[in-house]
Amino acid sequence: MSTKAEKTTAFIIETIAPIFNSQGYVGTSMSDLTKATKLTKGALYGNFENKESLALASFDYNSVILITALDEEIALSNNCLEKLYLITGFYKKYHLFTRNMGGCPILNTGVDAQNINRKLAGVCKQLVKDIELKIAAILEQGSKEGVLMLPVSSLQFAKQFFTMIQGAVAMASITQDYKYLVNTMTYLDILIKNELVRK
Amino acid sequence: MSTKAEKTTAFIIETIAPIFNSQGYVGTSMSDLTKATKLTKGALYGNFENKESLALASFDYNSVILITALDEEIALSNNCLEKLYLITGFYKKYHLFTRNMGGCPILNTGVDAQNINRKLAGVCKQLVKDIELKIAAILEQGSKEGVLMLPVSSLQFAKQFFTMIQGAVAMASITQDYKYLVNTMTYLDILIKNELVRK
DNA sequence: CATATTATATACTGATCTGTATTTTTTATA
DNA sequence: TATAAAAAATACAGATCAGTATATAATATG
Repeated sequence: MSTKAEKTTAFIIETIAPIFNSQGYVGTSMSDLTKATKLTKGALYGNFENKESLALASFDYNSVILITALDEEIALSNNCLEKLYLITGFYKKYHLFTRNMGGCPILNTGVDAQNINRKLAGVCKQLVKDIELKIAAILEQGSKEGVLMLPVSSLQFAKQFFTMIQGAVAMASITQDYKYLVNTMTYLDILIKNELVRK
Repeated sequence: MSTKAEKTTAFIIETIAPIFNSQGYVGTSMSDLTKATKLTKGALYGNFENKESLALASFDYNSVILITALDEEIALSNNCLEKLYLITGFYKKYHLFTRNMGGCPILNTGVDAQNINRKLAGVCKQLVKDIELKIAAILEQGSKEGVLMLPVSSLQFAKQFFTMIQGAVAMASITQDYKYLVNTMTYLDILIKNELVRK
């Protein structure tokens, strides 16, 4: 049962999510949102309590897109090792993936909201944890199957793995040079092969 | 010849630099700056053209602090290998170092200014290049001296090196968990030892 | 110490900010 | 189709925004 209100709410979020993501919380004004949606403030405030709830819904919307894409990528193989390569493959094209979203939501919101909005910073932090656990689960399975040999705990390695990924994302974003993504992911591929694969 | 105006200008910048760095360009208002400096808008606009020039001067101020600290750290040894360890050692304590600055200026400004202020984004991008070249110079010297064995060009390795550093900085900032710094720098120390040192 | 210059404070724009109360329009229901 | 309910548009409030013109205060110079 998709009522008109639900459709409008969905339309608003998918329209404004890239704006919040690229311009930041304070950098986005209600007038930016009314322009983009071609709706009036009455419509926006009829569907959302305030600016903060619009921003939270926007981040959640981008989160779901990111997590879903990662899950779909990981699901392409049953092999733990291949799953890791699928993740690095995903991030090699991350620039194109985040193009329509207005950049990486973790990097943008994580930095933007840090000293500005507690809730926003909190949900971003949680998203990081979720992805780390997702990677850790793959590593853990690979370890149990005897395919992978972890030098540290699965979660610790996952954190290290994701740190390098987000480093590449940050550098690519800051310098606008997307070679950082390919180079770092290639490095990670070699790292997996040389340091992780049980021979 | 340090005139009163020069002193006031310096006082303004060192007072407001952490505010711009932590709150971002749009997130910082002129009233935030008058409150912090206990000066009036007349004083601020008498010493600076506008808000943008205040932000640019603030970033430059933080840049100099960062570059100077890095240079001092690197200068503690003449040995290329030790210089690299000094850099990782510096970033192990980066959290404390950037405490008074309001966080990492590269991460904060690089992300914050990206779609907001071209000049600010530009000078931040330049700072990244400067640091990469600084690291590359050390690697290059180590390579020429026969101490280090680089798998790729010195600049390319420096970029990879700094990407991991900034990844740790980003993750530590986003999650507020500063163990990312220590863990990643420890990883880099091992990486240097195992992959870079000519045996 | 008087004067000229510089620096800061005050008071004010006009624009824009988030948010709201009310009216109008649209939609659903009978 | 008439009516009730829901959604969106309008118009406005009060606060805050960056920036400026002018007045006052502090400093430097003779």
